[in-house]
Formats: sequence, C-alpha cells, structure tokens
Amino acid sequence: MPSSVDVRPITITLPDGSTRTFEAGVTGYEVAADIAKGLARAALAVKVNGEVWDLDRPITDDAEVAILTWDDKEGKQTFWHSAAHLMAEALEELYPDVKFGIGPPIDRGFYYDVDLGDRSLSQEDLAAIENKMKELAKRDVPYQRQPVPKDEAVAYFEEKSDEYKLELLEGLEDGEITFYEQGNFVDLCRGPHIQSTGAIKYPKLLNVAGAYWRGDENRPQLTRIYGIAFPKKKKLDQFLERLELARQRDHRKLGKELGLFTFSQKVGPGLPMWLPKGTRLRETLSDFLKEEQLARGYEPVVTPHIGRLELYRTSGHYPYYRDSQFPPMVFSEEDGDEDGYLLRPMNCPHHTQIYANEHHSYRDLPVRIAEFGTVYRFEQSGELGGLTRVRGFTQDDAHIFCTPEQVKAEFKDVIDLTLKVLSALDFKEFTAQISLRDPENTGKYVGEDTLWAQAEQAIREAAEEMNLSATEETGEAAFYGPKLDFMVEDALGREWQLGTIQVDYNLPERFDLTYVDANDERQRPVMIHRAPFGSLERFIGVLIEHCGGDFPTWLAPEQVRVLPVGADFNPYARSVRDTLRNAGFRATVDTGDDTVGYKIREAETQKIPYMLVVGSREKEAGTVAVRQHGEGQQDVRAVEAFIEQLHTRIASELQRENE
RNA sequence: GCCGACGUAGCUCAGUGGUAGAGCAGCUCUCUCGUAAAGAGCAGGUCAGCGGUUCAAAUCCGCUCGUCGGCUCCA
Repeated sequence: MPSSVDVRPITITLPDGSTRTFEAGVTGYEVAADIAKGLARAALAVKVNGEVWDLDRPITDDAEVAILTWDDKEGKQTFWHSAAHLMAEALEELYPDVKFGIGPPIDRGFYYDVDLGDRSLSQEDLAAIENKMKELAKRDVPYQRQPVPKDEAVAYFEEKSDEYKLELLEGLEDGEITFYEQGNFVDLCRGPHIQSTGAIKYPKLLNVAGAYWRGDENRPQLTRIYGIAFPKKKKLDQFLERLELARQRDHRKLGKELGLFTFSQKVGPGLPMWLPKGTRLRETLSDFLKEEQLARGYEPVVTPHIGRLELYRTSGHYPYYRDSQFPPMVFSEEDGDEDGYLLRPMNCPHHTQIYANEHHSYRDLPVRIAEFGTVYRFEQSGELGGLTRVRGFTQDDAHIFCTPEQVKAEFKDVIDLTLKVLSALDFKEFTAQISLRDPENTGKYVGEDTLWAQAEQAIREAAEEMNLSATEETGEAAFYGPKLDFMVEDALGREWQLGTIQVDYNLPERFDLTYVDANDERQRPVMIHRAPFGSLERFIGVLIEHCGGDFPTWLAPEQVRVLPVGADFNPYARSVRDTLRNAGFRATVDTGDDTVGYKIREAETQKIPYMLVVGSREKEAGTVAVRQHGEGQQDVRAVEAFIEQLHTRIASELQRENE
C-alpha cells in the first residue's frame, strides 16, 4: 500500500548533538548506514525519542535517534528477545501442541515460559531445541512487525487454543496490539526485534525450571527455559568461560576444598557447621567488628537462643511469622496451663528486655546493645543453598535505642562502620538502597507520620553527609520503619544484600519501652536494628566468592606454612613456626616426608598466603625463603624481617596506620 | 512448599539388567628430597534410604531424604 507521497524532510538529532536531515519515513537502519557502514552492520535496534524501535520502522517526524549495538544494554536485550522468539519457533516445530506464556530478555540472556503438557525436558531435549534454533537461524528470515486489531489477535490465539496469550490479550487495548512474525512463527509481542534471524548464530540453552504463570503459586506451573545467544562465537566462548570461572569460585566448592564448613544430613538441612579453619576465619572477622564496635560505644551482651512464646506474641513475631519459624516447643504446666518456647527467629525481643532492665534517662541515650546472636528460621526447603540461605545463622546484630533527634547521627556512625568493614574486605563495588514508605498507603505502617518523615529525612541526610550515594525505593520500607540496605556485588557481578540499618517504631511501642526526658516526662525511644555483615554465614559465603578463596592475609585461616626441605630441618622449621605464633600469626609447619614440590603444591592449593621454605642455608643463617601464594618465590630474609613484612602487609590491608 | 535434574569410596568421577571401578587423599614400606604431584604395596562401598518388578537391580518402577537450578516467600 503506497503511503501518501511524503518527501518532507525531517531532522534527526544524534546522541553527540549533531543533526542530519532525511526524508520522512527514513528507517533507523538507513540512518545508521548514513553514518557508517560498520555501524549499520552492528546495529541491532534504534532508540527513537527514548523508545526502542525496530531498525526498519519508518521514522516520520523530527526525532532524537541513537543506534543501538551489542555494546548497549538495550541492543543486547533486543537481540536476546529475538532469540527467545527463535527458541519459541523451534519449540513449536518440535512440539506442535506447545503453548506460550511470556518470553522476555533478562540481564543475561532470555527465557520463555511454556506449557508442554505432561512433557518434561532433558538435557538432550535442550540440545535438540538448540540445534533446531541454529537450523532456523540459517534461513535468515526477517522479524516482521504487524499491528493487528484485537479481535483478530484473539481469533488467532483461540484457533491455537493458547489460553496464556489470550489472558495477556485481555489486558491490552485495541489498537496497541502488534504481532511479530518470523518464518512460520507468529507471536504476540510489543517488540522491538532485530532485523533477521540470521544474526542469532550462537544460541545456548542453559537450564529449565518451573515457574508459576504470572508468578502466582495458585496458577499453573509452566516450564521456563533459560538461554542466551551471541552473534559471534568468541562472545559465546567468553560467556561459557565466565560461567566456568563462577563455578570455580562457588563458595560451596571452595568451602569444601579449603575445609571451612560442612553440612550433615544427620544434623539437618540448612544448618552449617564450621570446621576449625572456617571458625578461625569467622572469629577473626567477628573480632575485627567487635573491636570496632567497642570503640564506638556498643555494649556487648549475651542472650539465650530461645524465649517464651509470650515474648514473641508481644513482639508480634508469633504467630504472624509462624510459617518461617521452627515449630514451637509447647508443653503443659502441672496446673494444666499451656506454656511454650520458641527457637528465636530474631534477637531484638531479647534486647528489648535488656533495655527494659533499668530505667533510662535521656542522658543515657543512645544505648547500643550488641550481640553476635544466632537465630533460627525455618526457610522453605527449596530455598536453602550453601551459606547464603540457611536455617541457623549468626547476625552481627545490635540495637540502638535513641531519641528521634539522634537517628541521623546514629545512621552516620553505622554507615561509617559499614564502609570500613567493606573496605577492609576489598569490596569496592556496592550499592546502597534507602527504602521509604508508600505515601499512598500510610495505613499499613506503624508510627506517627511526623516521625516517619523525620526519620526518612535523617537517613537521606546521613547518607549524603557520608558521601554515600544511595538509591531510593518508595514503598519498600518495612511496616515498622524505613531502612538503608547495602548490596554488594561479588567478583562476578552477582548482587547480594548484606548489611542493613532499619528504624523501628513498632517494638518500643509493643514492649512499652521508655526513657525520661529533661522535663521528667516518659518518652518512647526509637529503636534501630543494624547489622553491617547481615549474617556471618551469608557474608562469608559472598566473601569467599568475592576473593575466590584467596583471603586477605589478616583474615586467612592459615597465614603462614613453614616447609622444611627435609626431616633434618624439622626442628628449625618448628622453631620458626613458634616464633611466628608468638608474634600473633596463624602458622603451621609441614613435617611430612614428602618432597618440597609436593608440600608447595599442597600449600598453594590451600591458598595459604605465605610459604616459608627452610633448609640448611636458612637454618645456618636464621632466615626463611619466602614464597607468596600465586606469586611464586620471593626473597630470602631473616625471620624478624619476615614478621615485619607480615605486619606491614596486614596494616595496609586494613588501611590503618601501622601502629 | 512447587517444577525439573542429580545422589556410586573422604574428594573428583567412570560404570545402560549378569562378580562394584579409576585417580587423588589415607595407611605401611622405600626414598631424605630446594620452589606446584617421588616409587611400591595395602586398605577403603548396604551404589542416599525404604519398598517393588526380575532367575538376577548401582542400572527399571514407586515413595522418602538430601543436593543443585529456578518459582514463591523473606519479620
């Protein structure tokens, strides 16, 4: 259908601010080709006035235009979205009765939720689908956008009896519906897509999983197939290499290899046990934080791991969160009354009782009660995984009781502490998120409006004054108060939530906590929950992956291993070890009757930061031959000089002045 | 909890219905060693558990437990 003879010129503004003139109806591809042939080849989609479009969609008016390539997130996502459609076509060829849910691109690839009836997919099936995709891609057919009236769209999917697409259509307005067609496959889709299937040369299907339709566990469970695709083999290879690297760094694998922690089916799922080396690591970490906290006015306390049900009824944790608690221990008293205890899911109720133990004057505040408190939560079985999701874990918990005016200063101090911790562990990439309440729905929150406003402002200012750039998420606050969370990326770019600082107006109210102000009136303190690590278990899990098991020297469970070259030098090696131990280092000696090469290999695979080889030369001179993990042989130096080297190393790791 | 995959020696893994295997680790002996694996021998298993099919089950089927990948939830 010939459009009206429209040759009016339009002005295209490019990202660098330059402008070019084209005839109305020019496509993104033509714009790219006008700039450079290479760009046209690399182009995957085009951004027109902030909206991502197909490259062949006509641009009819003046517009700001950016050509999207593989280097743009949106370019990649367009590519992956198209790959999802290609996979859907392959599925339909292999399984003609398949029905489709949604198939979006994600951060790393794409997935498609499909209903395969009673069929389940094996690895071989995935390979077959992948091969079919490659075969289809070779035809190199275009992705074609087609606006369709709603009734036609409905008729099409009724014909296919695809109830999922029909449900999606229900939510759409007539006039805004588009189909995309490539080869024999037609899908309901907003788009955009790349130009042609031929670019999807290297698809890789990764895994299958169950996923509830529309994320609702009461609705049918579909089969979700995850995949990724690349235009070049090299990019696919790099991706697979990174996956392999991630597997190498998996904290479950390293935890086993380095002898840090273990699980036992007899003890129970999700209940980690710390082996001697893991315990040294863990205690070094918690000692570091304890020392910092003492310097900041925290008061360590110790409280029991269980409490009466009444405590948790008052706090509101029971029975409200019953599903994620270990079942309570209930028994009958002699007089027939029922009483019971709960394995604690949180430390804060106990800490309120420490606060309530004595009267508090405004002069005492803030009161900072700290405990490495072990808590137990009955996480769903399917949720458990390594150290990052467990049923028994220790929080580096503290509760600060203060006046509303003190909230800001306390936040600043906790932010400072958290940043110090992160820097000592070499976490350079992290994000902070402030979670605020939903102003549209204030009814679901406890605490007065003015207090919320004050606290939210205090958190914002505290972050600003500490030069912490934080994102703000409205509606993400807990019902009891706003919060600030730290999200840390591990070396492979996966994000984990670790540290948290939360304001709480609820518990002081429920436990009727008070202090007396300057006018001799009883006031309600604000409670702040905070944990820089979050849980030691999760933190260490992430830390292991972050450093790939190569812990900083100050943290390494075994810092130095002395390796005598032969049995004759065992006594000297032991004396070196003892000297190091007396200097406060974690040192061992390998007196086995193996060759030096073997001992070195052992120590290297155990990722011990320093190996000291000693033989006759060293024994005579009172020296050690230093070898550093991953660095190979260093120099030979006197034992005292080596100790000095260790001190310097550790001081620089902790970014403290050498004392 | 739900969907799917997996579970063989301490670890990593072979083993498709017919006598349970390898390498490493362990133990013993020999070697006494100079910067990433010395040599030989020995020992090690209710093939996760329970039940079923079969003349015969690590192998096929069912249930349970656990692990992994997701979904859902996370005070």
